[in-house]
Amino acid sequence: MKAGTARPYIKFMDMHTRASDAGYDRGAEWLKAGGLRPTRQRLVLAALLVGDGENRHVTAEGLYALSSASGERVSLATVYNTLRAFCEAGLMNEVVVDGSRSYFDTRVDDHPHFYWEESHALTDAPADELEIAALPRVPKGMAVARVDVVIRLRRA
Amino acid sequence: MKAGTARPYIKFMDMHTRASDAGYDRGAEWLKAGGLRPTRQRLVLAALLVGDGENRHVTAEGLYALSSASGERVSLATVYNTLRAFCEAGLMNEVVVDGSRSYFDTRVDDHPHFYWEESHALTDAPADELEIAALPRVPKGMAVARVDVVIRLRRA
DNA sequence: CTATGTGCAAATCTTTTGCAGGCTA
DNA sequence: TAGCCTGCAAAAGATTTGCACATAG
Repeated sequence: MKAGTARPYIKFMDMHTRASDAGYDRGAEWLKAGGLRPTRQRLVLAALLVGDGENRHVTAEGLYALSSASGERVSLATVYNTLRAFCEAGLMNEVVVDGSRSYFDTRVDDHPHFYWEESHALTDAPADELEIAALPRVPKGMAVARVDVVIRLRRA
Repeated sequence: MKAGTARPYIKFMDMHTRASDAGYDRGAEWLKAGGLRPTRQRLVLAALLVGDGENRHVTAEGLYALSSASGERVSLATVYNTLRAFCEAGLMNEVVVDGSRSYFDTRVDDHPHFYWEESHALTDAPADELEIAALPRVPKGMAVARVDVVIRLRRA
């Protein structure tokens, strides 16, 4: 690969090519879509999050571990700040399923989740298989911002 | 009122009658149902939680504030430990809606909640008005422990 | 060049825990 | 009396923040 006019800010890629070009390109586009500056740290995290086109559910610690394992240095504080920035830019959503940790989801539409109580993992549940026939009448003057559905799983 | 054989451990009530007798009696029964010893602190918190027969949603800090306002001294650590004990005894349920705080609900069956994003308040949503026609197929070897439905509200 | 973003350490906030003393059964 | 509870302070985690330096536009 080569650096070029197409990805002017991905300088560090010239030195450490350890993830796919496509992954970084996807991350770069994703950042652009959110109106965020493509800094080295953000590109690293973005590539880890959306580089393969799959939806991902991470905790700050988890993403920090991933980035460290990839050989790129990103401080834990920056991981926190960056995840927060991604959420504010509408690129991710915070999902609350466990009081002790925050989970961040790269899929931003309203959809149900499976929470694996044993492993503390969070995964998407097929949205088309959930049918809510009736929702409680919303209190006067209020609107529904979002409906969170978390299906908690335990070993059968 | 008078202390008697019916409520042998509610000694402190003879000195500070500030909540209704019925409230304390309900609290005492509630504790007994959970197999928990009726200590002064637990009776105070129980009366605040179920004394009027209504369901209640509290945070540890919130309940601590309530108990302090009622004139009874209960340490914050004890409020935390006690709420935890109530949950383990099956008297309450922890509801996760806000990553920064834990909410505890005196209603223990599986039912939907309204979360008022602006005020950070949690209330019950009428369970009979929610109809889930289809739930995503559960992964092999897993069982549904619980389905949490949180309807997040914002001002219309 | 200027506004943003980053790193580090310290600060915050919520919740838990260790231990000595108190109280229920 | 024996074991469960409580209070306090300290510990433990998770997340945020202040500030000096680095970097994108």
